This record gives sequence, structure tokens and C-alpha cells, in this order.
Amino acid sequence: MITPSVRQLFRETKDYLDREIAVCGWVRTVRDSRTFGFIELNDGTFFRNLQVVFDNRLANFEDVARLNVGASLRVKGLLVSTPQAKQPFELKAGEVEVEGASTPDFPLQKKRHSFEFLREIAHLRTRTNTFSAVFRVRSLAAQAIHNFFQERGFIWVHTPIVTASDCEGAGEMFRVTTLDPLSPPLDSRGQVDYTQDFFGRQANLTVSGQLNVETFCMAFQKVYTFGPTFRAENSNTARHAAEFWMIEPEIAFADLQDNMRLAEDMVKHLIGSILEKAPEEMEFFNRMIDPGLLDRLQRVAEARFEKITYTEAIGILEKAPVSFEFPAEWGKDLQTEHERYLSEKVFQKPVFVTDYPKTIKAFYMRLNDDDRTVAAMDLLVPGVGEIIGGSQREERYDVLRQRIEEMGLNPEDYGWYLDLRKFGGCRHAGYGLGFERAIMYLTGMGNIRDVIPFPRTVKTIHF
RNA sequence: UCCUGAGUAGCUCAAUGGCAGAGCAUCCGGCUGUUAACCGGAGGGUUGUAGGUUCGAGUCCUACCUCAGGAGCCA
Repeated sequence: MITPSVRQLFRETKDYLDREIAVCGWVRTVRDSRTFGFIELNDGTFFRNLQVVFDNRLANFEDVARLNVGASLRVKGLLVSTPQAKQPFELKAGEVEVEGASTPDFPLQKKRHSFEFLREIAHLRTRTNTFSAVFRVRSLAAQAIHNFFQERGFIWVHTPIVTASDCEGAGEMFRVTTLDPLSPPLDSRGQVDYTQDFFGRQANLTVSGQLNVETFCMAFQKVYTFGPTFRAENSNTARHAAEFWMIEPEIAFADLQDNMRLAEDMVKHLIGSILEKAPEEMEFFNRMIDPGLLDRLQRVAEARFEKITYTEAIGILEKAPVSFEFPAEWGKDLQTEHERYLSEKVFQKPVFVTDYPKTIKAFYMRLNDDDRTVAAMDLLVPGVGEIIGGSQREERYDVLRQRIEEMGLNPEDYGWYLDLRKFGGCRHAGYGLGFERAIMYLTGMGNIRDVIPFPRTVKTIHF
């Protein structure tokens, strides 16, 4: 007997109608009367459920009618068309085999649950409509990003997770060590002796693959990373996690304009791909999570992203007819309230802000001719805020070395990075896309903890 | 880390300092086409923790814990 997925039933209905089939899945709800009943069966392949009809001709009718939500079943029967009903077809069960029963205390009910509650049962929340949709979109988005870069000849580089560079300046890092925390070996000055540690020196989890991937950029021209990243910041917001995934493309013989073009093309490709491949999920997000989502995404797919310089942004903010808690001031970083105002009120679409003061940006960003700004760009999107941060990189050896020193860093720690400028360095640029923030933007989900399977945040590492 | 708010039944929430409740879920019964099915009934509580004020505290006070929203840091 053929065992099609529920996705196949919905997508290629004609192939299965009026045929005997078997379907495996999990019970979302059971409704029964004296002699018959209905099961909503979800098999994980499709957003919608398959309706199973069963009656007392089943040998185990009583057991089936009393099934608890969450049970896993294998149902054999005839797939019939139901043109007058809410669902296009249903499975008339000839045999229902209970693979795994559930119990009355299955936590998921046939009602809306708060996301806070569902986070406490992350091992079960995948069986809800929302998380079924979120994680299918997440999977599709990851593939869409790979497709985008691979189609354009980019090389995917697996930059290291464990790194010895502890001065990338991107945030607090998690220490990686095999030393005994209760009695670490000490050196002659009473400090922890890391020469006896596994790597012979301090090691950390990566906060960015950028410096490493630049080496590949100088050999392959077009490269990207896509992998996990770790930040030990004590951040308690809906947009931060200690473990998240990041995509970091890096392109050679390219400047900031090329960089922004790439970022815009990528975001548009991503949106188009998800709208095409997950229409049911996106329609659900639009209806239940974020009314207006589809309109907004479709407009973005067509619009040109706005581009303004930091200096222009400050000008707009200074003239803004609203009072900010912190007034915008040239030389200071944009506050969240400023970014929201720009993307949500002024432009109402994604906007690149470029050319920030060098004092508030990283050492590797290319110094502009004005000597006070760098060729940086942040992409701000309505609802989520900063989704991409990038720059043209400083390719001039002397300037880079001087910037490292200006920022109080030690050039010796950046020997191999400086080498790239010494041996055939060239113009190049890149950016980092927060994968989870992209998923939030695509789905309208408001909390990063709800777009990561098992989120790691401050004081939280369940599951 | 800072600011604000919240913690009461499995879930979502009520309860003027005076008998701790509802809807949903669960269990039992009914129902021949349901769609978060419907109808009837039942069970279900150390009110986050520890102190304090009071004749009396879910309610007021203090500390702590947890969660949420906002901010900072950033992707």
C-alpha cells in the first residue's frame, strides 16, 4: 500500500483520490459521536492536517475515540473528495493502528497557548501550528540562502567554531577550556596558566567568522559563512540569543555599493523564495501572528531599498517632529528608537544607513576620505531593527595598522590578518546577516526565542 | 546590567483587606458529518519563595526567585 505524505495529498491530490492509502502522523484533535468520529492528523510534512473519519466498524473504535491528543497513528483507508466541506478531502479509515498512545496530561490543548508557556515545553511545541510553520520556514530560508550564494558562484566556508582570537571586538566571548575550574594551574605570577590548557592558550567560541573568511575571500573572491555564533553578552531582549546563526558573505574587488547591492538582492531572493515555497505557512503568519505581513513583504520585494548616510540620518532625526528619549547627535550611535523611526515611520521599508563615524565602528572598516567616517552599512527593517551589519574592509596596510593601534588593539594579534593586505590585498567588502532576525522579519514572530529550536539565553539552557 | 510590569487550578485569566472563582483542558454520560464540534455532570488550589503588618492577607510592606515588555550591547 502506498504511504504518501500529507504534503503529497494536498499538492498532488488527483494522484491519490479514491485510492487506498496509508498515512502516519500525530493526533491534533479527536471529535467523536456515538458511532463515528473525526481525527485531525498532522504528519509534519505540511501545515494543514488530514481529516480522518472513522466509525464503529473499526475493531478498535472505542480506543480510537478515546485517543488523547499527541498520539501517533498509522491509518489505512480510502481517500475521498469532500467538496462541500472545509477540507478538500478526507481519509475514510479502514484500519487505525496506534503506534504510540498519549495521555490526558499532554500539555498542548486545542486552544491558543502563550509563547511563554510553549517555551517551557520546547520539546513539544514543534507540534503546534505556529512552530510547525516557523521551523519549516527556517529550513526553507537556510536553503534559500545557500541557493542564492551557490547560484552566484560563492564558496561556502566553514570557519572555526573555536577560536584563539579574543579581540574581534564583537562582544563578550565564551571561554573554551579543559582546565579544572576549582584548581587551575597557575603561573609564577599567580595567574591561570593557559599554556597548560588544551590549546596551549586561551580559546573561545567564535563571535564572527569574518576575519577568517576574509582569507578565503582573497583566494576565491566570493565566499560566505553560514554557521553558529556565540555571544556571552548579558542581553535580555527579544532580539538577542547567546547562540545564534549568522551568514557572512565577503566579496573581493568590490566596494560598499556592491556590498549593499548583494545584501538587497539576497533579502529579496529570500522573501521571494519563502513566499513561493511556504504559502500556507506565510498565510498563517499573516492571519494569526502579524496582520499586514504579506503586504509588507511583497512591497519590499518590489521596492528599492532606501540608502542614506549616517550624517543624513542624524539630520532627519534632528528635524523629526517627535521627541526621542535620547536626542540624535553626530558622533553617537543610533538608538533603537532612532532606527525604528527611520525604518518604520520615515521610509516604511528596509533602509541602509551608511558611513558611520569611525569612532563607533570596528577597526577593519575602510576609512573614508573625510577621515572621520568609515564605509559601513547597517540594514534596518521595520519591526526587527538591525538585520544586517557590514562594511567595505580596510585594504590599505598602513591605514589598517594605524586603525588597530588607534583602537587600542595590538597589531601583533592581527599578524595574519594584516598579511592579507601585504600579499596582494584588494578592495573587498562583506556583511553579517543575523539568521534568526531574518526569520523574525519573514514570519512576523516577535521573539528570537521562538525562531530557534532550543534557544540559549542568559540563565536559560533547558533542553 | 538598568527601568517598568506580572506571578492564583494543566492553560488563559477574575476575585473592594473578609467563604478562592470562570472559560478551556481532563474524567464520566449524551449525540449519525464534525471543523478550537456541541449538550449535561464531576474532580481539580501550600495564590512564585521567605519574612512582616493585621482580629483577618491572593490583596498591604520588605527581600529574593522567575517570566514578560522597554533600554543598553549587537546580528
